[in-house]
Amino acid sequence: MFRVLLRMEFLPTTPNNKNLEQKIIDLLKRSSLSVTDSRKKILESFFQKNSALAHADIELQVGDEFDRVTIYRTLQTFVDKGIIHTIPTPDNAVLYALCKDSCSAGHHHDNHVHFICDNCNKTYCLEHVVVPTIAMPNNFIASQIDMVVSGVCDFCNASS
Amino acid sequence: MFRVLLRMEFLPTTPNNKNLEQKIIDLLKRSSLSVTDSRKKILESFFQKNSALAHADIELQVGDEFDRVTIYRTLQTFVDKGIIHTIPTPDNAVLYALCKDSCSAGHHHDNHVHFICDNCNKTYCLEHVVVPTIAMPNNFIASQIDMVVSGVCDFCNASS
DNA sequence: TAGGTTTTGCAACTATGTTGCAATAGCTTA
DNA sequence: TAAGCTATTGCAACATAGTTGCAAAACCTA
Ligand SMILES: [Zn+2]
Ligand SMILES: [Zn+2]
Ligand SMILES: [Zn+2]
Ligand SMILES: [Zn+2]
Repeated sequence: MFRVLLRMEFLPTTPNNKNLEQKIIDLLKRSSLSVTDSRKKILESFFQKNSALAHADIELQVGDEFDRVTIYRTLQTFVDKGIIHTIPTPDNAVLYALCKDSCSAGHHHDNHVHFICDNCNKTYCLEHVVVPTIAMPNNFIASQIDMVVSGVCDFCNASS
Repeated sequence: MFRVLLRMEFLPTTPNNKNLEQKIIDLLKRSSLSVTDSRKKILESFFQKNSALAHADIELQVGDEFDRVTIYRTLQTFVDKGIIHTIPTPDNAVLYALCKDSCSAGHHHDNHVHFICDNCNKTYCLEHVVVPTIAMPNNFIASQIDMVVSGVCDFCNASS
């Protein structure tokens, strides 16, 4: 029992972390950013959590190690470089999530729907659900559409 | 010249204001709210501007007369009573706009698309553009959908 | 108009986000 | 690999947004 637990928690994470760190370093270099501890740690949070994060979430995770201001600036830098995108939410908290490869500095293409679970409060990028185009009234010209869906996510539905 | 200006600004607004004030009083009573100066003035702003307002906009208009806190509480009360609804925006400012008659205390039905003009920065309720339903991934259940479109509004398009 | 009830203003507080600047860390090249 | 340049970070101070408790004032009912 104890060995099983060890195997599940430790053995796989050691090589994964190596891979992940290299992946993160590559991503930073590809984005012409210098590789610093705070950037690595913050990116690591995104890759590990695999859901959208608020500034406050990140501060909880790495706030002892890095200053609030550094986190703000790092997130802004990542947005500028096309590494993460922002998600507007109905209750007006800014969330951030990793972009797919198609985004680059100054040019985001995150035209997917976002989903917020009312139960577990996690926010997901529904990468495969594209925001539909809609007919605008006369002389209104749409350049960007944000669609945020709230409800109950698959995990919460399964466990109830 | 001077008389024309007077006619345009004063004559029509006097009867309109009377009508408007009565309309506002009726709305407050219908919502089981006592009729106070701040509530009247704040509602008046919404009816006159005819576009979404932020707390800051309202504070600019009536901030000399009423306290910041009163404005916050009044807006919250109006939302609770189904008089105004909130609009989530990509840049994370809370906006408020008048509801149609179908909303009531605790039950909003504002399933229309919102439009934010990048040029004049006004936000509109596109009452006639209903938010489309979309197919959710397996086991995700949608209960609410927010759709916010940015671009250039009809007025800004006409004047360029 | 008097009474109880609701609303308001004030003060203090928390949370969130920004800016300037000096110290530090990262990168480049010799 | 070490020096020097540049980019990043931490700190302090500030700015804005929003919340809470409580006493005073306004509102509604009878
Ligand atoms: Zn992106
Ligand atoms: Zn996303
Ligand atoms: Zn409503
Ligand atoms: Zn609306």
